[in-house]
Amino acid sequence: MQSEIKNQLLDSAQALVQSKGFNGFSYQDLSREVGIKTASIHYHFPTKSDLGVALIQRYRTQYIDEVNDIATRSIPLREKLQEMAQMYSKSLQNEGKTCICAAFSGEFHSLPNPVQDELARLIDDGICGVERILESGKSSGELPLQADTAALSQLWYCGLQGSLTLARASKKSLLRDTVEILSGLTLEAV
Amino acid sequence: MQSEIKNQLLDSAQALVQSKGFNGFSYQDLSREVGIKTASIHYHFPTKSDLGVALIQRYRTQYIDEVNDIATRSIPLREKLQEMAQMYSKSLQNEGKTCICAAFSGEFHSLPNPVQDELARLIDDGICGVERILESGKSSGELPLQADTAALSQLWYCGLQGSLTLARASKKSLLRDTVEILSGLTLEAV
DNA sequence: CTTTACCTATCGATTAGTAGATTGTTGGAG
DNA sequence: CTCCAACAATCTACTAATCGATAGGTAAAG
Repeated sequence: MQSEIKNQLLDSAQALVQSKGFNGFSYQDLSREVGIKTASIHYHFPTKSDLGVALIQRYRTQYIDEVNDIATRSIPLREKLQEMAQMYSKSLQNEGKTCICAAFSGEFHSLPNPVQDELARLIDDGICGVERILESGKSSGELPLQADTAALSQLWYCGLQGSLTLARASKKSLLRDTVEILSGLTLEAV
Repeated sequence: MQSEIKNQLLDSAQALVQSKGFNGFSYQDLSREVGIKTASIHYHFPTKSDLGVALIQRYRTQYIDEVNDIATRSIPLREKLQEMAQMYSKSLQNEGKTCICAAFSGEFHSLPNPVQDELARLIDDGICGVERILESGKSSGELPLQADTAALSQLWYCGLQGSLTLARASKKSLLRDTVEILSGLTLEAV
């Protein structure tokens, strides 16, 4: 198990990335929030790149667990998709946080290479997660066997990430509307 | 008409935002690219906030013009949608640039307030632009009159922004696939 | 007596931004 | 036509703050 301080640092860093982006916060911000000096943060995460990588790794494993949990639950596919969407809408309502995936992606070419690589894995697993949910709809007969779940899951993931991120600046209910129309298209589609 | 240097500054700043985000570049970077000292840049844009606002304003008017041009052209709706998508895929292929809309949005809570406000307008106009294209498909009979173009245009815009941004980190052809499946769903939908 | 987890103190680089001098151009007034 | 004032656009030089990161010390735990 991770040390308590390390988890607190990751918690704070994650919240900061989700609201301000990776270049939008500093070790000083973390220092203030967690209550240890910036030099001590370097003990846990020698470079900011290390912090970024650890951040994405932890987020990814949490995401996989949550989505797998949703995919295997005994509820209609429509509800599974809504639950997944709720993972995002919760953090959006709570201080307007977007997904760290979209936050990192927007600054892609300013990221340290190890962070870029880790981000690629997060996106892949993100899409796979949605696909696993959609596939569960095939086994249950809610989705036709010939449905292109690979393409659909890409659309879902990109649509979720996009609407989640844009929703903070727009007055429109982008996330809710996107989920609604995607659900409709998915469940009635060919 | 704007001064030549001012346009060069905006050009460079735009490219930098699209690849590294608003917090990912400095006046020093602009100085190197344009060839005037950082102090001289402050003459044209007193603060970085001013630069950000000007950037979005210029981008927005250009976007509106381009999309209106596409919407009124005498080509099938499917081709209109592909042309719009090409606006994005071009800059993606050229040095992996995302839309400044998504770039700014990811860092939302670290942006100066005037930039946040201007960003909101960009997103609104972005969605309206897509809706205008879809509406032109109603007049031509390619889209049923009862099609919910408001919701569809939101989905299109969020999907485009999301896939465009995520595509830089992923090996998947997210943008192309997203456009393809969205075109299919739009043109065959209820 | 080594390791863990913190500290103080400091580093050089970079950040956005300012002050004030110096150019080039332009448009009158004599 | 010439001089001069005004202006726009750039420069040099600087500031205070902040950035990520390092060095070296300390106290406690095993």
